Amino acid sequence: MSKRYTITAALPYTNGPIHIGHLAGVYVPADIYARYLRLTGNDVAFMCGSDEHGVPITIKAKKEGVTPQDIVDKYHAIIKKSFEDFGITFDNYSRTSAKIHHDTAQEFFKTLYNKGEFIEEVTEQLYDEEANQFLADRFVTGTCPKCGNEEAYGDQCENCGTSLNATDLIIPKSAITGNTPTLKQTKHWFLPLDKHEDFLKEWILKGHKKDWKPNVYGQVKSWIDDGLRPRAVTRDLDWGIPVPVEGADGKVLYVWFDAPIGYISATKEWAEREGKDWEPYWKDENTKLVHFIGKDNIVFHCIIFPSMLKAEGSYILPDNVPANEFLNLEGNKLSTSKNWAVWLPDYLEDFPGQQDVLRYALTANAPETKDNDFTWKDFQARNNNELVAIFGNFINRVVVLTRKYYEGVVPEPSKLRDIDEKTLAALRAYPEVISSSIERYRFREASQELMNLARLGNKYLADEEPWKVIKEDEARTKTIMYIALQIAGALAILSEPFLPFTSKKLKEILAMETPEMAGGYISDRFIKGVSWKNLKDRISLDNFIKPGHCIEEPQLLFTKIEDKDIQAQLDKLETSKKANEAANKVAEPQKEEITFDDFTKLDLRVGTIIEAEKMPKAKKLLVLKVDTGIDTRTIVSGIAESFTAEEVIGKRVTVLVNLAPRKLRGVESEGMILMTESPEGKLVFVNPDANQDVANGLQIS
RNA sequence: UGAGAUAUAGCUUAAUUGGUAGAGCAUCGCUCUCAUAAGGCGAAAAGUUUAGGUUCGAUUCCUAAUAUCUCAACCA
Repeated sequence: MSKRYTITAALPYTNGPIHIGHLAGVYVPADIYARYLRLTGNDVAFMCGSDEHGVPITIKAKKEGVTPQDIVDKYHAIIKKSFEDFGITFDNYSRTSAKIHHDTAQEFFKTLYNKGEFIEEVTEQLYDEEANQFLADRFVTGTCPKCGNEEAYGDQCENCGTSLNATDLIIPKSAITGNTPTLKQTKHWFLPLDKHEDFLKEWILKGHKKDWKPNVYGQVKSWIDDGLRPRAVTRDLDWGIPVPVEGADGKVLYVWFDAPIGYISATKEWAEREGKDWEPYWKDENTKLVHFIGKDNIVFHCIIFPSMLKAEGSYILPDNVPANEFLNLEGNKLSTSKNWAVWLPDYLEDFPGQQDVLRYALTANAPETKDNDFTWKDFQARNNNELVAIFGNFINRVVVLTRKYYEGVVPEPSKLRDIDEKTLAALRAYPEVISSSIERYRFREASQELMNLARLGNKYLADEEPWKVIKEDEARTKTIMYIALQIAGALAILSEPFLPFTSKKLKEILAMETPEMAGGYISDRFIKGVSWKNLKDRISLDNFIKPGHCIEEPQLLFTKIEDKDIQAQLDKLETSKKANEAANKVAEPQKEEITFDDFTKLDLRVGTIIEAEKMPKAKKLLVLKVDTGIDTRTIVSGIAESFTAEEVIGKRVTVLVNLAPRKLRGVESEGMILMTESPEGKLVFVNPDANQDVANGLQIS
């Protein structure tokens, strides 16, 4: 039965290109889903676009000395091209700087405003006079009122872990100019999420207990149980969508408010272009709305955006939000700043025409229920052992034999044996099996079922041995080859959502029509009108790869990836990471001049760590006992992310001994150990030259 | 710090409402020769992170602990 679907994929933020993590977590699964639904005859609107507002873009622009518009233009183009290159079939890829989006978002805001869905509040915020702007919490540092740490951020003190407001900080400083900010009144609008709490409980906690993924459901439940509070929907900023009401000069919509509305504006833009009506895709109860996102976006898509849609009143709500977890790369988190990533444009340069290999490797190893690791070795294995050896090889065997025995003409089968019936029965079940996995958002399982179909083909050939039978029973050989060809044909159809480029190639080999031919004149030599839905019946009726149909020359669908290609990728990761670190390493300017007297105030001693243990429930802290020569004292040090307690024992260190004692997590720390940092961000002890015999307690001057 | 998710063969993972833990890769045998030195068959390999509890019976439910990740805190 045909149904209307609106599918959205998280809007990529335009402050960089996209990498395999984005692809694996969001865009490939979303594309598989969208393609599958189209193939099964549904009405699909698959929407995405660039998310181009928000503070980080203005920061990046400032850093590079260009305008925010320059930044978003650059990355919008790169990202859009990557999606096209990888066969992500958005019906529209828009951008939030588009006029239609500004209009849509403003209109949305105004509707809520007029309905009285917002709360207005005037608060005092820190303001940087020189930069002429209000400061986001992140851009204020100062002294923590709890523990006295002088480097606390406006949102949290990294030292004691307390959550803060920027205005709580003692001696606040602007991270932009270094000036002391002033307090200034500002008015903002808030969406009272608490007002929608009952509805959210009913809709999600009761209504979607069974069909939403546990991580999504759990996250939402925890938020709701915690009690929802009003969220600001506007900001003081000059980059974004102006707040469309009186007295809101210099204010824009908060980026998370405008971004999800981007799905709606993208749909409008598309509908206009295609001459359709956009409204059914967002307002008809029979439309199924599905958001594909990463796990970091759960709250916005499950609580905030639905609350907005509900408050507006005329919109439908998502049927499911199948958020994925994250993908790691070779054991480490993907990181743009450390350049620890596989960027899509780079991949295509090194593996031209091999989009499907990456799509497949990412699907087969997708982080559906937990974070997963992408390794090049696994990538190679997926290609060589599965795509080449099982899928590609099966197709090649069938096509080569058909050309060899019958000059490419599909032979006429005779009476079927038991094994033929069984094989055909198994074959006919596959569309259903794969559908079931896809509809439950289990894409890695679905991709493995596809591979199992190719295995079925290989086994059938191995069992029936047409290359032997041809010597004694030509009729039987024809039957065998006919059945093998049905399997090859089914692979061409069923692989399309996962391996669209391969599917097209395979259809060309088998002389089947491809989606690209749609609309034009199609010669009778092509097989036509096969769909995911009618495949089963056409096989049953001998109306699929029919006897007498002529197939093309064989060509290889996949090629082996050699060890050296994989090594090259590993080396590349390592070098680009290093290069990036070097480039990012900017020496801090020299601090204010001090007198010799200032220096002599510091009492630095050589010491040895004699005991160490991990501070319970703290990520960074080790509790150390240090022999300073004058005494043995306890020092709490934030080095646990770089060292284990064991490896630190016996280390020679430099200790600042006359630092005023301070309690960290209830343990009195009497002094400080001098550290510096390696390029990888790992801490390094500043200690006496290991070759010299230096006694503990010696002063350093 | 508070909350959520995850933990199953060497690796990646599956297991309807509790009922003999099922695959793939890698490994090791056997085997075919149409095919990209590919295919097929078979074997070995886990008793489910740890400690308790409920139950006739627990991977599954409960409690606690540990580890990893995420959110709260503008990177899929």
